[in-house]
Amino acid sequence: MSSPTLADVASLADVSENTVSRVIRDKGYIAPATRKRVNEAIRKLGYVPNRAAGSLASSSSAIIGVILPSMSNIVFPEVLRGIHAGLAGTHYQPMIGVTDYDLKKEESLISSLLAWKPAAIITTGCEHTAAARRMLKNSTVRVGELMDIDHRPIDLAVGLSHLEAGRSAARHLIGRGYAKIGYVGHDWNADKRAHARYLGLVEGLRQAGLVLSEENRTNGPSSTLAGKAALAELLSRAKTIDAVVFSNDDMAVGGYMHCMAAEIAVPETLALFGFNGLEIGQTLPKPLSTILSNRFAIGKTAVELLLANSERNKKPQIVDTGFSILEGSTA
Amino acid sequence: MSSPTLADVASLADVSENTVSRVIRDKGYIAPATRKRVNEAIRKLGYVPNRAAGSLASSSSAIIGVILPSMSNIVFPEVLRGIHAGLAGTHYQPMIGVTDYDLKKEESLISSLLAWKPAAIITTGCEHTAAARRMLKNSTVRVGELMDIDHRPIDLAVGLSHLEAGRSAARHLIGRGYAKIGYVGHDWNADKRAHARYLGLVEGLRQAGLVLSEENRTNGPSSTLAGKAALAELLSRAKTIDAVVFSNDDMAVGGYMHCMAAEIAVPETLALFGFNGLEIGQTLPKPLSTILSNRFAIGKTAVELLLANSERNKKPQIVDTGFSILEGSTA
DNA sequence: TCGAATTATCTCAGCGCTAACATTTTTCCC
DNA sequence: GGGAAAAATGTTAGCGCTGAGATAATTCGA
Repeated sequence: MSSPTLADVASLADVSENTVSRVIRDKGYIAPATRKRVNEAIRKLGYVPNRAAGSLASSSSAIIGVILPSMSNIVFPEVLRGIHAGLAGTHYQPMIGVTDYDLKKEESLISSLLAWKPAAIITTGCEHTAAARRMLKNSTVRVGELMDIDHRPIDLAVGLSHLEAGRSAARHLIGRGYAKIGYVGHDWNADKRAHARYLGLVEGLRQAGLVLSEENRTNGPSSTLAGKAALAELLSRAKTIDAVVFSNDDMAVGGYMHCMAAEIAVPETLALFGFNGLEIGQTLPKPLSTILSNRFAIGKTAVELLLANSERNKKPQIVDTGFSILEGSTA
Repeated sequence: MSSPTLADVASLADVSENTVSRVIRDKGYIAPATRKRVNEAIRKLGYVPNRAAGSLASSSSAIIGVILPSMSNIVFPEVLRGIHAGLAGTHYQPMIGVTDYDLKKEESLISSLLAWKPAAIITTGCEHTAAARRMLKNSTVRVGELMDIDHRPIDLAVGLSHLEAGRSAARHLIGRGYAKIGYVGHDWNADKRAHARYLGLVEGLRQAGLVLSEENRTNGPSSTLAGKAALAELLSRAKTIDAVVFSNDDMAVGGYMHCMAAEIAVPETLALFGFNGLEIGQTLPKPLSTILSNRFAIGKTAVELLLANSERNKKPQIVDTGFSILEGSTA
């Protein structure tokens, strides 16, 4: 009843175990006739190699450890989609962990993923506990840190400069003649990159001699509902602003919904600006003005670079997948 | 340089390897003093157990194989989120594969996931290749088939009856006085459950002596953009319908966007009805009337039931997570 | 036609852990 | 205070595979 092993295949094909192993891994010299015989035996027995055994013997595995902060924010499933796309056609399997934005949880996930001797570990951002950083540094697996390139990575960083994205938002709005600019955001503890964009925005405004007119930050994670409520609240305090930058598109779409409900003309009375370039923002009656962060490309690029080389870069490598302003019609 | 092993811990703590192993797995009798000594040694060495070795020795692993048809449809990341929620606090790790709605790919994913001797395999729907079904049946791992309960599962099915959901949509619209009902959908090959809902809808209408007035199906996957275009096309052909059922919320939100752009009064001129109960539908100026499918609960429930028992059910078990009509304001 | 390459295959010792069972130590009750 | 049960730890034999190196078979040029 227990599944067939290499030995079963070997004896059926009348070769040594090692030969079967070599056929499977397509390694070394194999006579065509032997290969055929082995493959037939494999098929006949329905043999499936035991990865644990292989992994133990070779002290390496075809696992890619992936650590994401959240599954609730659509951005991360999209990164994951990119990772999958990069993995397609290879025999690597992603093993996923979710931290809920908790660095301690990240640390323990790193430890348990490392226990599988993965080929690479992909995680998010530059912030890790000291222990986590040490584990990653001491191991020899490749390490990708995604989303953010405003720091020196352990091995490879792929993403964009959120600071620069914030500055770009400022420049865009200033260029369009907006001067009384507000900000609606969500919790920065959970999302340092949103904070970086905020800092970039403020800096961009300052360079033009402006300051943020008003801001409103919610406690929870970003969501359309939160954005809707937060904009309403902001406007109740500051009726004279002419543009609002949101921490991301979820919040911005919520803001747009508020404007529709409250019959505020967008962008004539109030301009709206997001971040991410989510599909939903582009489906609004007036497509959202926002910054396209290429989540899919980030995931895909990271995987491709990590798999291209099994050794770590001697110098940490930083890859900027960039961003682009989606003009839209709301700002 | 190579990482410490059980043996290193054992000699440092001056106990046998087996004792260390028992401390780690919290199994059998351990004197408190010994446990403390071992844990200190583990900490001092930064020991991380090699899962591959453990898995090989015990011929089982703490891996949960998860096979999803797609990452692009928000529904599946949400199921995955539920799975993660169910896994939180356990030491199980999900290993993810994506089929792109290709049953052959599912088959090969099942095979490679099985190679890790996972504790369970979670996949979607009831459709599998003969070989895939055989592999799952022959293995002893627990198997969860998600989303759909209109079939006899291998071991456990968790989801809802899409047929019944379709019927409910029909009853809801009929109850509201709509009689000329159209349908806008996406590709059924990729999404059998959408087809089941369609069949339920048609059946529900027939029971009231009605038929579908008009329908329009796109080729690709569902999306807001596709829904927007498809409704426009449908209305260009059939101007007299008073309600449209969409294959899901993505499509329905797109339809709503079309109505806004074309200034069609919803629901006065045209009622809209979706499926899934996505957040975005509920954020529209008029919340979308739809059916709430509990994706998160499906994932979470499945994991909990699978982990509750390491043996398969003698009788396949079917768990109906149900659905509920979100009244909304669009139908 | 023979030796050196080249090609094809085999042998065997682990990889690091766990299961099963054996053994020793401690507890505890009559 | 002696013996059985309970508690604590040790011993041993793999799990199924791969890597390194040895060996055998084949090719090929001079």
